[in-house]
Amino acid sequence: MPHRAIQPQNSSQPTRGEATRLRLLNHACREFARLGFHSTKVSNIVKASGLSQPTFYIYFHSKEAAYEELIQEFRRRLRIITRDLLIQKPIGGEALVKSLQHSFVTFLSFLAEDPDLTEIGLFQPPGCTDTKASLAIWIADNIAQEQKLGVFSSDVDALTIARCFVGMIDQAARISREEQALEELALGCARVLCTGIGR
Amino acid sequence: MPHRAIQPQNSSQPTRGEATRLRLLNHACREFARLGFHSTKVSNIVKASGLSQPTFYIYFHSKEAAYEELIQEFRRRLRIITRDLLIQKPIGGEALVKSLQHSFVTFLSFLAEDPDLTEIGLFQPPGCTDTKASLAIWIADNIAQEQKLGVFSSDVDALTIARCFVGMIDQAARISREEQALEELALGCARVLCTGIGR
Amino acid sequence: MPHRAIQPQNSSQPTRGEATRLRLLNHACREFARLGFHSTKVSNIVKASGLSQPTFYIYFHSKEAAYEELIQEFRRRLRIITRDLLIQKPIGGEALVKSLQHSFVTFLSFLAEDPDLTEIGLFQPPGCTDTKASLAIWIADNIAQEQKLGVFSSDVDALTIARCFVGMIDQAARISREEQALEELALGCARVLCTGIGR
Amino acid sequence: MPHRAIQPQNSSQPTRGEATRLRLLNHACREFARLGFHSTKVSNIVKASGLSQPTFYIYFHSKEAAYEELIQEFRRRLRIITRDLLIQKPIGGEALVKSLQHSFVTFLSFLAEDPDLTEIGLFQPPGCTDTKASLAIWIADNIAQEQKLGVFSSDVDALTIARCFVGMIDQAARISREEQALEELALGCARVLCTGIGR
DNA sequence: AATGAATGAGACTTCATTCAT
DNA sequence: CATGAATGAAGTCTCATTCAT
Repeated sequence: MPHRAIQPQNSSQPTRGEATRLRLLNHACREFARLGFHSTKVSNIVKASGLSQPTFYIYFHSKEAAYEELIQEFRRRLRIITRDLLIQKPIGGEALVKSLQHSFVTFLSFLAEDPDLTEIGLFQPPGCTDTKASLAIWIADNIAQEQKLGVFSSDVDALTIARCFVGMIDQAARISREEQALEELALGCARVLCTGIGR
Repeated sequence: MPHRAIQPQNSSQPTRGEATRLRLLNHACREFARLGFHSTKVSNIVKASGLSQPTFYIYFHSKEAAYEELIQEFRRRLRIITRDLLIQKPIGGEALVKSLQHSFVTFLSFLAEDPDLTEIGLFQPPGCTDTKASLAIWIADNIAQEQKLGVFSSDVDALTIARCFVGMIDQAARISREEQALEELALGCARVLCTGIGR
Repeated sequence: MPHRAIQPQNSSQPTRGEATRLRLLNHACREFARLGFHSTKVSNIVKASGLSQPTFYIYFHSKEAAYEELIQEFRRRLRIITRDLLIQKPIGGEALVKSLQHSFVTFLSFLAEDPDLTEIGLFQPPGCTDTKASLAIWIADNIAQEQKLGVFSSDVDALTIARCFVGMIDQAARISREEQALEELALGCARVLCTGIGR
Repeated sequence: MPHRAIQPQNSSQPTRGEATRLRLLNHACREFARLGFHSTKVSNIVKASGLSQPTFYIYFHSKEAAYEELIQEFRRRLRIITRDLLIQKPIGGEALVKSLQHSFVTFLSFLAEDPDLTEIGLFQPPGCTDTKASLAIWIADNIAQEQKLGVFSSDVDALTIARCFVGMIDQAARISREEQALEELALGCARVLCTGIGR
């Protein structure tokens, strides 16, 4: 799975300045992910980028601004992923489990694709709390529609379910890279969420 | 819900030094929770404690040592809570939901009881990851026994279920203080976990 | 060779306070010698003495005062040693070499007897400069008398010779404990000083 | 006698940074010499240099690193001086005295030329001990060759003689600046070393 | 577009020294 | 005679940020 670096937004040829900016942003991403906001030094980012400190401030108002930009980029991507996962047809039984598994796989693959950005957007405080709160709301949107469609039970309100979902993804994302086949992990989560663990 | 401060371990009358140490530890807890490790300054802790900076270093080897002590205290308490939640009789249906609700309520009450310590032990990195990993293992222990007892389905392995559980608690803990009645929230989580959301 | 600790001055039974004072002084001596004035902490001295910090200040006005006292004690002893080495009879040839050797041996033995105090009084600045300057003057006194007596040549003035003597002792003292038999070393120095190295 | 400041090593035009570094080094030299390592504060060095504290740490890893650099510079110079003083022709009598006088004058002039650096390299512990030990070895090298050449008696081994030499220089260096004409002092030392003080 | 050089502000930590008992 | 407890004062070092080129 290739590390998906931050890419230029517009598809045309980037100017030299834009290229420099992206280089800084990508190295900042790696450093912030490794060390967290406070322990990451601007001096390290620019060293890794082969640039000087003043150059950093040409492209970013402050260290915090660069960090914030990375968070926003992560959320933007996450929003898109979530939008595409709405279940539009009434299904049930094992097909529903498969469908939920697909959702988990999609999320976990996305999060594993750019682990540094995920670290920053999903795990590092204080932003991670807001990210998850937003994600829960987006997912709750989907679930509410799916409840209306009869896909899901309405015994529990959509937002609570969404939060459970987010919690599962959060824990799963912490381990999916290393310990367990992603598909299998996603299946476990899907089963728990779909049918529960009571007998 | 009263803020449960860090208390002296041995029940005898604390000396003046022990009292000072606890005062520092409690204020450190508040500050660390509010601002995180890096943004918390020793100067603020001692100011809040009405003491001078050197006094802090009489009782703690370093700022980090004090922080670490708080983390360990949180984990110690969490371990005890978890141990007491093992379900020992085979139950099912709505009784099982109630029992799971009780577990969630117990955890969430505990976490809400000392929100500052919870913030440090459960939400602040990098320690939070280890705390949750440990908690998942402890809970998995319980679940494995409960599966043997026939309380829970064995379709999904105990550790995966435990992680889902931890994820739910994690998300729920973030909101239980403010937005929703704790009992109701716990019931939602219990229902999801016990019976799932599929129809 | 026993480590000659600082001893009570008056031979009567020392009071408890005097004993404590001496304990502090002896441990201070060891620490100052090992680490130098600045790197020696009062806290270490009292810890080694099994006492508390305020106790130190009962017996010494300050850290510096204790250090100064050790220097003075060293100089006092050195003064006595020097006084006793005056050559009172006209001798020459190999007998003179032997006599000078005896002087060197006496000094070096004295310095090796209490290496910690020697370190403080003879090697640690800034006091060491004054100690050596005083020693040179005392020795010059002897030499001047010995020159009058015809023991030594008067080609070079007594003070210059005394300084050469002090320089030799200084260097020899640095190594006499470890590398070379003291007697032999002293003989070499005596020969150089007495007959020179020219052919 | 001009104070020989630390100079740039390469003869090309120094950059601004190099100039700053040298300014710091020279002021550090003065301060270390006056007050010793511990009592010298970085704040004083930079104040004297007209710079800010962080600038010091741009050019030196630590206060200790700057001090160490000065010691090494002193030893480097001392090594060169010593190498040039080897006596290569067999001489004796008054000519030998003159030659030894020249050696003393050379050493003492060198040491007086940059008294601050000398203070650091030759008189301040703990480095001074190593410096003198090295110097003794270098000089012993010379003396051994000179003994082979028949310039000096072989009654005493070269290293012992060298240590006597070092001791004399050490004592002489302490006073040559102030109290006595350097030439005369050197002559006294040369006479003692060459012909001894016995009659 | 980029950087060599510099700094203001401030954090952690240490230690000689003193109170109050 | 001795100490548990506390602190004023200070020092080293760091780092985000900026100026001048």
